[in-house]
Amino acid sequence: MRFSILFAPTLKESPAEAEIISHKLLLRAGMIRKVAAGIYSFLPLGYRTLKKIENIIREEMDRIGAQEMLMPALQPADPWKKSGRWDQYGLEMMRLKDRNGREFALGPTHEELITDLAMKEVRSYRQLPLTLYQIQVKFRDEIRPRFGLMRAREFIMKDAYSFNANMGDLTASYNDMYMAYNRIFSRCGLEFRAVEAASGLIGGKVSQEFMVLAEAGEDTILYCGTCDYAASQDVATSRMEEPSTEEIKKVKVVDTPRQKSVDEVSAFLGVPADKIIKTLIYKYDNQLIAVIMRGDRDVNEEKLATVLGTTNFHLLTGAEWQDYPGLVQGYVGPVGLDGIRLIADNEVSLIRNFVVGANLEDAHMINVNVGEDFQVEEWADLKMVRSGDACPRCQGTLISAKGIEVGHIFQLGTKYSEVMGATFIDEDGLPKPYIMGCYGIGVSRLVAAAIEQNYDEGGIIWPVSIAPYEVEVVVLNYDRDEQREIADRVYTELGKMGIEAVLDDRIESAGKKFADADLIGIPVQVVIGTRTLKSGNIEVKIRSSNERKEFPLDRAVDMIVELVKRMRADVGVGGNSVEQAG
RNA sequence: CGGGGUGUGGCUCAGCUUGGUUAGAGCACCGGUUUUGGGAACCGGGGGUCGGAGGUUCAAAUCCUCUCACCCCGACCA
Repeated sequence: MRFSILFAPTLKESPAEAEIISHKLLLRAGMIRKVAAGIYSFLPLGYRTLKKIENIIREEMDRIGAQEMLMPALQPADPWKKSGRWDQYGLEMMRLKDRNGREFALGPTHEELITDLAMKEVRSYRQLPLTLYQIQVKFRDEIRPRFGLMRAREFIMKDAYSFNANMGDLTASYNDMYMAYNRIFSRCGLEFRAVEAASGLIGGKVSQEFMVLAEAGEDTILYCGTCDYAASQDVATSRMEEPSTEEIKKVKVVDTPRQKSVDEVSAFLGVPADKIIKTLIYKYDNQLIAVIMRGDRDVNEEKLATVLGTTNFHLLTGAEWQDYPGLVQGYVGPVGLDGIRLIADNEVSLIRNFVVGANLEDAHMINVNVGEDFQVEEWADLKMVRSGDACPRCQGTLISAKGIEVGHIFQLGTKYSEVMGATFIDEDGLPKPYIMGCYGIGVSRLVAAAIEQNYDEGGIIWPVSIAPYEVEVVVLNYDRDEQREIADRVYTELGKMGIEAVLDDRIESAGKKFADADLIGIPVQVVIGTRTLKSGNIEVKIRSSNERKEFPLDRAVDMIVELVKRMRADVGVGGNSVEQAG
């Protein structure tokens, strides 16, 4: 491709709408343009990267025996009503009607359609296991689209679904996917971690997320510095500390005028925050629940949702306190808090002689103990685990990191097949629901994630496996015969050798060409200009390391080809890895 | 949806508080001359319903009302 005709409108300045680095650089490098909030067009360079990622995914899906297919983006309401998600999904599902008033949705995901298809076509255990996948546009009318491709409303997703006859086969399909995902993200040149995850609206019990580690990530993960434990903060647990061995003292009410928050009480009484127990009042289904937790901890509402069996709850708001005159805001405590369901975080059981609110204005209780001063019926792990907590699996310590969720795999079990009545005839002649798994990758999000991990002041630094082109030939004076002839020859020969090259043949200043080359981030820059040509050399710059070498003209093409091949091999793009797995 | 903010040429922004020439700058774009290894210099040029609608006024980018779009902070997720 010649730069002079390439549609890559680069920008010197970042559009004001872009906040994070990947969004800015995608816009500046002329790879995407916005059409509406959370909706983007991929320009030629961006589309090339997208297709590269798609192809890596295809190779690895095909390798584990998954079969590619394509389902429509526009889906009838019917299967969604069958699964019950037509009502559950809420406003995030973009709904519309056709001219006859029939209901449709732009698919936010495809479990319903695929299950419907399997139900109609797969009748016998002999046809299982079966794994199907597609790379399709998804539409989710996000509450708040943001950060460019990171959280778009329309986005490209690879979604795969496995149908199995039993749990053992599901585990096998799931493990194949797990391995394939590891290969995919490695081949994309990314630093990532697989973590235990919550399964949310999709459902199922076992699930793992693949997180690309990056500061701009919207998720927090915790991983052990010693063993391989890693979990999303939503579900992370930690090993409990040793219980206190203090003598139990006698409870006592003390004055704490105007001291409401944990910090205030801690300072006022001279008691560390981890010896204060806070009592949080939540409202759900028109009733109240009190959660008690160590004062220096936050409640993990994801965990609370699991315990309550609903996501429909919230901390009592300022106005709502008026409805419950028995509750003294800022001074609520578990002692004598009758008629309200009480749940205690497990950690509370470790502490003795702690401080709680006295349920009286301007007063707290000290030397309070579970069992002595109040009873706890319900215990649960409700705390938000944080960096520095003890690993639940070993003696190590947990570390927190920000991540971008680029993949999520689920063992669904029979969640969809059961409600939709999707069964096969098993060996014993009886109909049984399929045991299913589903496996997603945010393909367009991956484009952004790759940039979040690979950039510098100058622009993007593409891993060679997903770069729009592998080599950019920068000719400083294309209007001079010598340079033009050399550049054309190098460019053409690289193409013949199977190298994807772009030739910057524009009549522009050297500075602009260098700046654009760095911005767009092609891994290898070949610079042709008078300075090195004098000594019969051309210059090669490695974008990632900024390393510069001079190659003699007569051997330059071979040396560039060698260089690119080495770079490909470094991210596992050897091309010799396509043998079929069983 | 709640809270905060922004809409002025392709991009970044000034002007708005306190209404008053023909609405400005830098970058980008077009023509020319000179340049030519890190976003070149000079000369000339084109491009604006000031997001939209309504209102106040002798007069509105500027004040008021409504509306639309976009961005940021919270609840969702690949």
